[in-house]
Amino acid sequence: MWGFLARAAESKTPTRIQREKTGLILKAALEVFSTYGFRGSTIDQIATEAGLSKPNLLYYFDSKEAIHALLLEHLLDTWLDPLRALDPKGDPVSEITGYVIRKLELSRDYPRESRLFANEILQGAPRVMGLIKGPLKTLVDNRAAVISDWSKSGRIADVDPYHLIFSIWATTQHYADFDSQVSAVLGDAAERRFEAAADYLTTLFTKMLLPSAG
Amino acid sequence: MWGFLARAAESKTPTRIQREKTGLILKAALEVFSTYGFRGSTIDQIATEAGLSKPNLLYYFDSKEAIHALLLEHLLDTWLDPLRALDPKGDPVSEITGYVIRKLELSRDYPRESRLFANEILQGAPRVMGLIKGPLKTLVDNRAAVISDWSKSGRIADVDPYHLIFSIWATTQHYADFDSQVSAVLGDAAERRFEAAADYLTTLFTKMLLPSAG
Amino acid sequence: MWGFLARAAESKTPTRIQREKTGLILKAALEVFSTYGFRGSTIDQIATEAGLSKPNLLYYFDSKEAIHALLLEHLLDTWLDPLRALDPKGDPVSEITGYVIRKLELSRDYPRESRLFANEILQGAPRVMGLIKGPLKTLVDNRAAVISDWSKSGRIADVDPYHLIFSIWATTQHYADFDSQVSAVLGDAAERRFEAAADYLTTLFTKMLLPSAG
Amino acid sequence: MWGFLARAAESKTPTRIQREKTGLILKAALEVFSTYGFRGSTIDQIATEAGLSKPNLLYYFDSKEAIHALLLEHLLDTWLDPLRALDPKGDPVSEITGYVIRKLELSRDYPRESRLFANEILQGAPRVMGLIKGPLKTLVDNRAAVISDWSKSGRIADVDPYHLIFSIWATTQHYADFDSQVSAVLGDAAERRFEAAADYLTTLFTKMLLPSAG
DNA sequence: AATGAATGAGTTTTCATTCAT
DNA sequence: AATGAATGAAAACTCATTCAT
Repeated sequence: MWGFLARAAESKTPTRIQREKTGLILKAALEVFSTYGFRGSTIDQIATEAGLSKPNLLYYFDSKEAIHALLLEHLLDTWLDPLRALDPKGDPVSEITGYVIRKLELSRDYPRESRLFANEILQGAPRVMGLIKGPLKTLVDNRAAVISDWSKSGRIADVDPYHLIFSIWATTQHYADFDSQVSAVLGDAAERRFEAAADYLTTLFTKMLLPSAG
Repeated sequence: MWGFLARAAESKTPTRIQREKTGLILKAALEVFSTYGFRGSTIDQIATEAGLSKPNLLYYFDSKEAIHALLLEHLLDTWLDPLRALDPKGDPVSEITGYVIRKLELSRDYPRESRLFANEILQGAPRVMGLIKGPLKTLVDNRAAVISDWSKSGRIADVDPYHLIFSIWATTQHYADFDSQVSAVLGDAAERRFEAAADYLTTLFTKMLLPSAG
Repeated sequence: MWGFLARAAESKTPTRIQREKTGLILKAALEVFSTYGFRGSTIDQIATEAGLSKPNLLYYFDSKEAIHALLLEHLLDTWLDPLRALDPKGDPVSEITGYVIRKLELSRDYPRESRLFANEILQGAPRVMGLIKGPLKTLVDNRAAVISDWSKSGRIADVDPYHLIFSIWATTQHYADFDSQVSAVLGDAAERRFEAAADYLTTLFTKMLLPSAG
Repeated sequence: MWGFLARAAESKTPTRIQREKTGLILKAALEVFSTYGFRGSTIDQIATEAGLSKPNLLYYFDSKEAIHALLLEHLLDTWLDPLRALDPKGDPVSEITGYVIRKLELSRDYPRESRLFANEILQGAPRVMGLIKGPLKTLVDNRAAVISDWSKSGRIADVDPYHLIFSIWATTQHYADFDSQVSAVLGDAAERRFEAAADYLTTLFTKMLLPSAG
């Protein structure tokens, strides 16, 4: 678990200080990378944000790349958890709207993670294409099959499961990734943007999925 | 209109060669900036892409920043055109699904512009916040009012017009901004992603907007 | 011919300034590398020695490695010229003693080149092993065959041609590579070290090669 | 004798553990310094090679420089032993060819020591010039006088004793210092390089020294 | 209008050494 | 005696921008 540490490789168990400093650095790096992108961020910024000297930061991580890579790796897991939680045995519509709500909560609670990921994908995913074509695609394929079954059995409307998933990702992550625009456009109403989005998106996807009467 | 030119102060009207080179540079800069972000791009890359020498490029533009600023400025106009085209006198549902389709076409035909803009918003819109709080917000407020009227008159379902617009932006731009992910997940089906998205999104927003029977 | 230049790759003919500066840099680099070794030398030292700023030096060469590589490449040619000049049709003893003298002259006139090469070989030839196993070995094999023929025909004494060549290299290059020691040991006599060495080595190799009477 | 120890000032006699660790460090340092040169070697490399932590290594030695200095000091003694052993009362030719063989054995058995020394001399002997101008020169002067006497008495041919010594050093140390080149050129024959060199060099110096008949 | 040349201010590391325990 | 932690000083580049022609 600590194999990513420059120094920790040598010692089996990380010390308390290692855990603390590593955490500090990752927190600072997330802040900086998610705001300025990989190339736009400097180790100096991250070190300052973390309250460390530059060489001290590099004592814990081998390189700027290594910090970024670790962040992305951790991130993808968290990011996919809600989709994993989609229960094939649950009620289709509530499973999916529940998924929407959980993704929206991630956007509200972890906007920096969302932006870090968005930044990466935007640039063609040079550092995470492997994860996308591997674990991410596998999971999506699997859940798309579940949704497809629901469609075929008539429990939800006929829908392209992949594009359904894309639209859920797009609409929920929008509130994290494009928050500066959303908040600017909403003005005073920005305060309640997540509640309003929850209502709106629940309706949107419920209407989309309700099997047509008849 | 040529105020952005470094040398333009000296001559009222740009020569043909000025127009050509400026166009070349902007085209190259769009390519580069949209792929690597502002900080991740170098003037050298842009100059090479444009087939110019670095100093020659800087003969036409004062700075890297200036090229970027001009690109964004031009961009926003194009970006908002479809929304402007939303006709208060048209049929509400087809006006809105028409808007969706036009936005999706922009994502298909101008993905680099979309990514450039997304990059900027992601980073907190440091260079375009003025435009967002100004012209963009004004236009959105105006169209939201139109949609709101449609809702109140019962011609479309009751819907939060701002979040409706956000969801249209999010879902359509997703196919440009997150294309690397979309295409990787879809695999072979990626080829028809825009046609499939058009179908899916038309259904999605049509269902959302159809006034409930009764 | 100018392909090694960072900038020159773009232009067919090097300008006068390029030729001058490139020459200056190579001269300075030879001085510095031959004294401190590759790792012990800094670009700053070379730039200062050449009277340039560090970035200016890097305008002409892509990297420290590139300068070093070019020096070694040029060097090996010069270094092997005397061996190439060994004439199979000449008088065996005078051909070889002539070779000794020419090598000794190289040590006298180009001691820095000799030391640069020695430094490289000493560290296991990490950057020139290819040249050694290729062109250098080919040439040596070829001349060893010539010497071998001379031995077999009885025109010189029976001798292992490879070790003969090694001993010529060793004894002549010693006056360049180990000059600090040679001069320190000789004291006042150091002034005439090359003349004395020429006499001594001529005798040494003449005695070695004279076919035994019989 | 333990004055070089950082901590030795505190204790008169080194403990067993001090002796062991010091030995380990010197062994490791020889390996590393002889391969990469002084500036090209890092304390980390040496510490790793010695199986110690960096600060622990610096507990035993004050600095990188101190380790290097001690190595060179020890080295010179070993290096000059064979020359010291040259017996004025022995048979001149066998004394000298014996010296050649012993030096060649040192090259075979202690190539790293040879390269460490060569590295130092190549760079102008900045750290051992004192030793060279002192003990080394004294010894060489002394043995040169012996050889000179042998020449004058007609027991060996007339020869410049200094250049004779230089040529012995050069030819024998060549097999350690330039081994990468020697082995590459010899190819398969490299395996027997030391035996072949012993034969060749014995002949070379015997022919050189045999008093001319008459 | 164009370009070869030059540079100051970064930016990512590296490394000998010190500190605290 | 040993080591995890920390750092100042360097070192190899990079890059937007300027200068001279």
